[in-house]
Amino acid sequence: MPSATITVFVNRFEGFLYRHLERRLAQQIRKFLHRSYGLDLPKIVIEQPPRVELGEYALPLAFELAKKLRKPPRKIAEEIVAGIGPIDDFERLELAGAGYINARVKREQLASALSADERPKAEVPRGKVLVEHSSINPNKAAHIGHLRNAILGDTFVRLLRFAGREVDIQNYIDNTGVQVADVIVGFLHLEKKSRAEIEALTRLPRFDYFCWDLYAQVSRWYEQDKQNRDARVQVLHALEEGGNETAAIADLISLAVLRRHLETMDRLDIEYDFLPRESEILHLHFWDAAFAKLKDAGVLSFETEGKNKGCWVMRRGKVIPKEAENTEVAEEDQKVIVRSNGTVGYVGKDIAYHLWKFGLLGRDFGYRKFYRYPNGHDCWISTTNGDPNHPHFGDVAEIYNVIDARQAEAQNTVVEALRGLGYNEQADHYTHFSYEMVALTPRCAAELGYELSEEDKARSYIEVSGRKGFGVKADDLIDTLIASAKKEVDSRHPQLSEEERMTIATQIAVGALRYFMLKFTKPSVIAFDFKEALSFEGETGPYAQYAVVRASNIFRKGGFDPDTFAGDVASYVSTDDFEKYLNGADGNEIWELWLASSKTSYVIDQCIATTEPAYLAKHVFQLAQLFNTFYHRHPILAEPDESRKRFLLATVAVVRRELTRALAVMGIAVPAAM
RNA sequence: GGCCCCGUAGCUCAGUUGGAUAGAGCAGCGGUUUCCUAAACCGUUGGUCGGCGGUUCGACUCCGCCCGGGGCCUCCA
Repeated sequence: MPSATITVFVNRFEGFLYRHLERRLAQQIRKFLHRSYGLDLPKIVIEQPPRVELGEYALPLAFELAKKLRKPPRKIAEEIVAGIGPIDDFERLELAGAGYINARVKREQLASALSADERPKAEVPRGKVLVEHSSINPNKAAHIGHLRNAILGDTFVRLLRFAGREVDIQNYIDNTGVQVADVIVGFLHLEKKSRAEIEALTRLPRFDYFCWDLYAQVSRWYEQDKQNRDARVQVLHALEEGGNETAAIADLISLAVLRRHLETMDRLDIEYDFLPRESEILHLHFWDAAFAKLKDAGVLSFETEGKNKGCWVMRRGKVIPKEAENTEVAEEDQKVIVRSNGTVGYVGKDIAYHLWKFGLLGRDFGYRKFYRYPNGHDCWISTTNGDPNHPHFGDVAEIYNVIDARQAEAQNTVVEALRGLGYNEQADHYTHFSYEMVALTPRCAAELGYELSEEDKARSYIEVSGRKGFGVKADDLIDTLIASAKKEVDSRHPQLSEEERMTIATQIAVGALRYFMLKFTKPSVIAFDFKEALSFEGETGPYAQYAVVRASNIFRKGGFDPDTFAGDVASYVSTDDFEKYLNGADGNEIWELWLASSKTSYVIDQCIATTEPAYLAKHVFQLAQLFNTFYHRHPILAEPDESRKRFLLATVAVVRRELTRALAVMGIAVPAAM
């Protein structure tokens, strides 16, 4: 096909789909207001009418203009409707209610564009995006709180990639901190294990579970006698120094636990590209480089008096203007970055890490391959002397840190440090992707066998605590979900092989879990409860998966391949057919399904702009719900009218495609049967 | 004490830039399977949107105060 023809074809359809029509409508309105009233509104509010019969877009514009133009809203709306003239791909504007202007699109146009899967080119911002998520301390098994983090992070990555962005996924490994030190203390002082014995233990299929219990034990041991904490201080010292027996043991343990975390997350189709470790931040002297910059820029100051005497501190809160030279900062407003013993705290290392992320540090990690996923993708880890032949990490344009809301202040400190260094551009592209924690309901805690105080029983939720060994381990939850799904699949599909049934059960389990973690908006604390998390009915992942499976079943039983059909709808359904079946009272109901299908990319844009994946979960559910209603009402294969049958099949094909696509962005696969 | 988050149906939650009659799932009650159809569908019960005041033509949404719940404010990470 000559390229000129392709260009014409693309231009013909460019501008379709929900968000593009919205933009076009706004432009026309803006032009009209300028032309007729000499008004230039900064924002044209466009919303969706409560019912599809009223149109596809609603403008409450006239209410806003009533005072400005000294006319009743209805009058203004009338003038706009009468005066605006034709708009491409819109049927007409209508006056409604007390002064709403509703816009109707040409349904058959939108439907044929959607069925042809026209996706207008979006302007993709330049530069790579870095998403940091998971970042679980490598000293114990991952729990449900980590699952929320990883699922949010992974879904956000998929959203960005859907929008055409290039994304690096990093998982920061704090392998030299207190938590790892504690578990080492457990192995050395409580278990009294040698390095060889520990090495043997790391080969346990769930070594992270062993550490989970040991970590809780160590915490209790510290409580028994404050002196026991000296062991931790010694271990921490050895880790910071490196190159000794304790550090070797720490490496053994943290890498083994890390490997387990990667396996756990891989069960949910969550992968990482690079694992930067704190040990390299220390040993490759990232901090020294960052420290020098921070001192030069005056971001850090050395305290010679008071409670922070001997520390390098940063001001907290608003940056004080340069003119205010003599401003003494209250001790409470100082953030200690370097302790009086010369060691650097967590935030300091984080500042160095973030300078590296933006390519501002002037140093780089060493890299080696650490983990190969079954699909062949390699995950790299930091090291001191690495493989020179490595991909380029860091040096990105934008970063998103998926970290829970409790660390908001530490995140702000890092951003302030960037600003203090004059990196405002980078600070503006630093997003703390903040979300609330996962807690347990008292009932759930009781089910798990924890003793609850009267006070705890009265709470609406209780915080998970790795230190106390209080929580639901990620693998346990996944196992339970798979077992539960497997039981159902076994009874529904006894004719399938064990392997097939297991695959389906796993997909359902993952769908249920990922959907569960995504359906809550980020600021909402999830009060975890097995009954809800294990549900496969109602607003759940399996509900949406089931809708797609039903759609596929229609094609299978009808002897069509759904993807082939979806790829060639135009030869089965004409624009005239779309016009015939999508209009009128009868058409409204099915049109609602088409309209919802057209909104997927629009919703994805909103998810990115607001860093809120929950909108996509909501969209998927609504689409599945509309489809189920449609499915129940229209026996498609039994439809006697051939052209109507083809139209109904086109409807199924498009919904199936959009739902599958949206689920994939949520990391949810569609089973072959359910 | 300072800062942040939450408070919407019995329970768990949506409600985006203020807009048309406040929605969904679960639970409850009553129905629907020789079908592409029950992990589903239909119907039904259930609300002083924590309270008071303010801004606005219009407030669940914005502002102020108060009440209740949670979190953060360590030379922890």
